[in-house]
Amino acid sequence: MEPQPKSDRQGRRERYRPQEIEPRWRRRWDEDRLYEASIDPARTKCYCLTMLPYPSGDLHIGHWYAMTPSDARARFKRMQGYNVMFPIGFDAFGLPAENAAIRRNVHPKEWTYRNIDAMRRQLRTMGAMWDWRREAVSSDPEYYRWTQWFFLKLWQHGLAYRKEAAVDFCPNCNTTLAREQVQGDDRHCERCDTPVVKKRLAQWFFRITDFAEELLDFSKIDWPERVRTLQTHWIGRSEGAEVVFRTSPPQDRGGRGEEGGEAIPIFTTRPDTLWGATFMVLAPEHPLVERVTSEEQRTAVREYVEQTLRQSDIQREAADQEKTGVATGGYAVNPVNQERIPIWIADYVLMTYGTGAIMAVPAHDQRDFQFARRYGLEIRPVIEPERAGGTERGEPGAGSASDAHGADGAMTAAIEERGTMIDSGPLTGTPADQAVARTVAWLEEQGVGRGAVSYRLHDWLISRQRYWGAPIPMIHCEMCGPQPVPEPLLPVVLPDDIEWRPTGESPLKYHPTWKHVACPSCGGAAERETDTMDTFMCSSWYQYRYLSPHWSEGPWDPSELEYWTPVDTYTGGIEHATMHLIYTRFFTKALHRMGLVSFDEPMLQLRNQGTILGEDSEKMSKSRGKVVAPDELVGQYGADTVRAYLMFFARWEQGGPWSSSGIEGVARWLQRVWSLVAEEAPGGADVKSDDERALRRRVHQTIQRVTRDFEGFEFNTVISSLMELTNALVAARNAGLSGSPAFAEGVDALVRMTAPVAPHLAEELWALLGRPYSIHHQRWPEADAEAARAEEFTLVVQVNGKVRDRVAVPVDTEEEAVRMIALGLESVQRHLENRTLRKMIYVPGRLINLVT
RNA sequence: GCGAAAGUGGCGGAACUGGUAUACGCGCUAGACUUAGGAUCUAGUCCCGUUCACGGGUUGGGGGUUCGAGUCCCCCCUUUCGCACCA
Repeated sequence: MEPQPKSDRQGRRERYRPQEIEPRWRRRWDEDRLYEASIDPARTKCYCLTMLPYPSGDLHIGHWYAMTPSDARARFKRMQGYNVMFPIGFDAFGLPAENAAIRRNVHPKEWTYRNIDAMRRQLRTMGAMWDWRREAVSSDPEYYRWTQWFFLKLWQHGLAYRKEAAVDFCPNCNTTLAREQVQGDDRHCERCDTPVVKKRLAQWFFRITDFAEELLDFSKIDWPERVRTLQTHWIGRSEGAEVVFRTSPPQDRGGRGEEGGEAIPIFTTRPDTLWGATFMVLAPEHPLVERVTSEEQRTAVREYVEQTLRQSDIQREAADQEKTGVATGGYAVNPVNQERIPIWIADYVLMTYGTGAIMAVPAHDQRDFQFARRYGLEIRPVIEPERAGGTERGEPGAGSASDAHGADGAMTAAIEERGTMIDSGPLTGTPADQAVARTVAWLEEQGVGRGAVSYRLHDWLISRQRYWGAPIPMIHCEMCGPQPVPEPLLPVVLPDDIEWRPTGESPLKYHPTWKHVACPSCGGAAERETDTMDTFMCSSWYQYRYLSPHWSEGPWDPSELEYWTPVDTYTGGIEHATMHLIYTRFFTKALHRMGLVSFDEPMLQLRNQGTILGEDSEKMSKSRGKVVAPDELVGQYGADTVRAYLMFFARWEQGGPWSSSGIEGVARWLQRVWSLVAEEAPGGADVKSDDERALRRRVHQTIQRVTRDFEGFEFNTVISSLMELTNALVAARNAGLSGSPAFAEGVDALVRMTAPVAPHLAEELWALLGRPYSIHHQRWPEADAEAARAEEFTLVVQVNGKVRDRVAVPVDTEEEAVRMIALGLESVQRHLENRTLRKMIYVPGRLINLVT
């Protein structure tokens, strides 16, 4: 006997077969170039952009989650009449290609381009409205030619420079990393989790710190609060003062007549505590350490420096680490009171922040306090905090100031709050609110310091000792120094014949011929820079290259740039908040400063999707085999169902756990939409005009809600509203309304509003309805406010705030009449017995609350 | 430690500006159509008491403002994420 076919399933497929519909329409759209977008001055443009993918070779559900709702919104915008640009491309340079090369002996180029082909095929199954003519691939020479060109522009404008610095180096990836790419307590590589090491290397940097203030200004862009906060913290602006301390010769050899030794500038946010500085601390790597160290301390200092350098290689517990340090034996003079104070070194002072040196005020800084306690250094209070409760008689009051003192009156913690300056020479008595400003003014008068701002943000280190990236277009000449590759010689093309050696240096360095060139300036023998650029450089400007990816006279066709930029809506993950999203802002601001673009923010609106978790609410990980494979889902349910479910299952900006049973509900919904349109309706009954008006109201209310929610990226409620409308239309059909104009209008609106969500299904239904191709050229339905207006509302009747009844009331009922209705209700009477009515609160159109 | 966000049925989640809490969907229960159903359709489904009528309770916990609080304010708890000695 033949195995019995699942007739039900087959029966269903005969009605709605996405597997048949979807490829057919996609082919047609491609043939008709339905999604190509062109400049049209008569229409308002809308540049919708999704973060470009890295061609890892396999499209995962996260890509679908990022891209298909973004596509739906771009489609919605297009139906609203905007001229929508929705491009796609690949961020194709990067380490995984090289790792694959090393592991599997495939050339990075081959691996990358094969992956791109595979991903293009997968991407097409989404049914998104990408204009593939605009596709850009960052590893194409026609692309990176301009990445290199921008490097030269930045260099010409002094925004790119080379310097030797202690940089973070990943010993596994064999390359330096930007600060943002080093993560966690153990300072590991974001890519491979290997703890990084410090290396001193001459590297290229971009002067992003020049733009710190501009980057802190978000007033021109609509970006999520979270991203703005992350970037603000990352930039880390602190106001304070820079004060110059000077080294002092040892006391016993004093009086050499020299005016104050070497300058040690420090940065402080608390200049008002300067008189409380009882010692100084330098970072162990500080350049002056050798010179201030006394003979007696030299050995101890060297040992400590070596130990900290080693320590940064090993795991370094940051939080409650005991503070350690060593006295250098040297002294400095505090410029505010000429006091001689000892200079220490300690690893709690970072070379990478401020000036790498601090004045230590143990009475008013907890870290300095701990250090002073440990090494028996003087603690001298110079701030008198305002006491809460105002007990002046020494009783232990409630203020936190007294919490800083133990039972014996000795300090147990630093007093970090503001207060009146005491024991501070000429500034003694200055009240808290003027302390900082007056001290800064005084420092400037005396010529020993000035007001200053410090940032946590560092210049962007872009050198990578890797092969698969855009070569830095510079030439090193012994005679002339670093010289730019002349523009006509761009791009500096990557050689294909490369040998793989896991050394710490770029494979380009070992190429027999590539690096040897003539100096463009003197013509003598010179060498190319063999480092390549951080791939974040490539992705900092891709939104402009998309507009004219094959333009060869410049990075973009000026007319395309003029029309489409800046990006109106950008979507992608929040994980790039302090990387890509800050780099691309910097890049655009630099372009603006260099006069290359007229705007200074790349993306006007940003929205982040959340992450999609496994069914167990854990992060999906390949290693645990808990990934959701989109290709399988598409095979089973069709792309439209997957799209709709991704929009429905959680708030998009929040994300959440995947549910394999949840998708069934969405599949059923599309099935019902299908049968609503495609199946024969039962014969018409007597249509009551009330029912028809009610249906119409429902339709127009739905249009209002769906429009509003699409606008606000609230995709889950877009779908639930469409489901409700579908249910209402099914009920109307079953009630015999299918012949009515209201029903036809409802079906029309439903199909249109479903088009951005389920583009293939909507196209098929549109054709079944006998309407002219294509649904995706139709206008979004307009809500008729009059039709949407309710005729009645449900009056909620409360007694003392508790709901006691609900009555349908015509909307135009006068307040007085509403009161009478409410008071006449038996359910209300029951609760008003033996009480006097004190107040009636009427919220028109909503409720009445009777208060006794 | 600092900063940000979030805690709503068995589950995913709704609730526009302080005004019907739990929309929509999953799951579950009952019924219909069926040889059968993990298909489809119909009805029900926050909790407690009650045959019903009806009554009481409920948005992490506690307090407050208000005629009225998931929503605003204060304190606490939990979770997630980011930063982590930033002077």
